[in-house]
Amino acid sequence: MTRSTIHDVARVARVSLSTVDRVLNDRNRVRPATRARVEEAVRALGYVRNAAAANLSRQRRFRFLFVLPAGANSFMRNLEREVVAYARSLAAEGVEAEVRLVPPFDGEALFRELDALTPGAFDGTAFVAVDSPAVRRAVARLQAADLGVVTLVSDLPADLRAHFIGIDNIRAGRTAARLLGGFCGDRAGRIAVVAGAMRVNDHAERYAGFRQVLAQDFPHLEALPPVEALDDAGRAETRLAALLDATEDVVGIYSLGAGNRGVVAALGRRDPAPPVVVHELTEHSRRWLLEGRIDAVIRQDPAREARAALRTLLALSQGKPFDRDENRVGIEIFLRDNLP
Amino acid sequence: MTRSTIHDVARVARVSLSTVDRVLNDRNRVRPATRARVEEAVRALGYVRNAAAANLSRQRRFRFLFVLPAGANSFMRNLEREVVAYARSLAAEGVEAEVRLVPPFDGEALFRELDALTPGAFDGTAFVAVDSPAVRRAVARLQAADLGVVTLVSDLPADLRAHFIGIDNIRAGRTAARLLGGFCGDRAGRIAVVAGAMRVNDHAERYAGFRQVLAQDFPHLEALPPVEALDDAGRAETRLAALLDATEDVVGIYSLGAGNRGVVAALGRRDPAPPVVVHELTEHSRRWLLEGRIDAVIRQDPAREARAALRTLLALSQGKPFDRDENRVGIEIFLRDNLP
DNA sequence: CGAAAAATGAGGTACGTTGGTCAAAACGCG
DNA sequence: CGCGTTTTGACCAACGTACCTCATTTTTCG
Repeated sequence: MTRSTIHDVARVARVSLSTVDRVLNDRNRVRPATRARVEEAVRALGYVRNAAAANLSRQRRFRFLFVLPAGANSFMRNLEREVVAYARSLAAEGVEAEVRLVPPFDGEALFRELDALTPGAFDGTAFVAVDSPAVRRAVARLQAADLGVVTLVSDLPADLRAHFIGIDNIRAGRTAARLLGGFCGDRAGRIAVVAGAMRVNDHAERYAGFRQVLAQDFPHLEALPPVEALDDAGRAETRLAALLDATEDVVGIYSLGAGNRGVVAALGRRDPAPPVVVHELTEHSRRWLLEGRIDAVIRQDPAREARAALRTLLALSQGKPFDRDENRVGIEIFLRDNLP
Repeated sequence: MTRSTIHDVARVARVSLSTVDRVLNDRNRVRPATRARVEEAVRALGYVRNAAAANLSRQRRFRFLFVLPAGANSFMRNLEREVVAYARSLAAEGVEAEVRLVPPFDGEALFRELDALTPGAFDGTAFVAVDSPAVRRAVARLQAADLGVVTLVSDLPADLRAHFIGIDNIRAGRTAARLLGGFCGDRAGRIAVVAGAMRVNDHAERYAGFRQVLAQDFPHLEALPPVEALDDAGRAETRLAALLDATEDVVGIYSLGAGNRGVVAALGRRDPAPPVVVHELTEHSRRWLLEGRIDAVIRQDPAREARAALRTLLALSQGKPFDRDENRVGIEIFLRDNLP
């Protein structure tokens, strides 16, 4: 039961190979009647184009540029690794990805990379968005030049119509609240929140979602204003410790950005330990989970994000049909028992 | 910067195409000195074989048989759909998968399918294991005949060395206990457990893991012996209702198999509603989650499992190098806020 | 009806690899 | 050195599709 080819289609439709080719690739004029015959044959045979052969023949290559934040952020380093790995596995389909690192949270640096992008060199780009007018202009220019543009992890305003690959951070915050609310049971009190910087969109959104659920479903719990740690563990520790000392009724902790090391340090051996929910799975958070120092980790899977971004860019570059669902990135919850 | 080909390798190594081919595909004798020259050229050029062209040429096809339980179990139906879908997307690499359905929990039926398998017709098989001596014999025979054998979702004893694609069901049960234990807070009492059939390994393992965590970390909770529903919602409802009527102190429900519809029906509008954790995400469980009738869903992603199974079979059939991590299936937790 | 225009067919080359055949060259050994 | 044996090179036909040219048929319309 070998797969049918354009030769089979031609035979069944009683036309020549050339005509099948013209229909399939929408070349020059073909009479509607003939076109219908070919399409009918395609349907009858269940013909699907052999993508490998097609790419081989047309010798098409897809070059994509990924611009990611440099630095020690382990989520980003994982993401980088996954991009490289998945690009390699798509090599047979003509995909090549180049990764460039820029200083984190630096709109100017990101803009320079995007601005230097010429349509000749790349077919599309994916980057962790920092929102700034210059970046928006660069994106508009790239889209006008018909390059695929994908924002990764952190988004830009939707009207730019770049595709976004990442989680819904409002729902991530809601999920954290649901977990923490459940774990707190009937205990009433307040929740300490540690953030990176509220001026980053994803952190602000997580906090908003977190408060939504507390207000609606756990009215006996209240979120304190976030401690801003700026991804700095020392700062997180000092400020959180101060907050805990100053506040009697803290019944839970939500850490929605980086700097978890400081959070755990600040908790030290306070007793009783309140339930703790943090973001991102690292070797540290994994160990703390196993040791029972934290109770749950929420994360987005960098492997899925890398794959989704590459598949999206590929879909944008060639035809288009591309599966929104397949490219959705989930909000994952880890307890100590379901660690990967 | 177009990719290098065997032609380039031949030129750089100053040998003919044939010799490059002989080295690359380990054909007949090549003098060590020549082989070294070719390998050096490969390294220098960073040559990697164009897999698309190779498969195109060698016209190798891989036929795999999937044996899945028939019936309304929606996890299995999703799995079936994903297998078909992913097989289609691997069609360019020569993969074809056939799915056959057998009565669920029926070792005899499974055995008959496996036993009828001849090495000529298929290159490998994946199936949801029902453990029985006959099935074990059939698996041994298939492996002796050098067919790839993969157990899916439910495993056989490991010494048979079939690859297993699915979640660690002990840990899935532990995860359920951790969640339910957390949600029960300080309330003491017993947990009602609803299973499909304890003679399928996965259900027995989930129950075991569930009890481990309760015993260790939630000593005020006790798991009742499982109600066996055999994937039948009506039966689940009747039995669970009877159990709830007969037992005063049920503070939580764990449904570890199919038949969730019955579980929810049995709970009806009992008040207060105990926390409920179930397995598998379906349109029903999704709705119940949103309505607050159940509190958490644990699932294994059928799409991932389908992909992992096919990739594993493919790896077994051809060379081998295959990524254990990439093919791991996670234990996912869904609350109403992080539904996909 | 006949000419121009449109549609279709026939056939070729190419993509990178596989897997042959056969002849030529290099090698090993007595 | 000459023999047989190994190793190597040169060539070719696939695989399924793309894309090209040129000839031939069919359609359209004045």
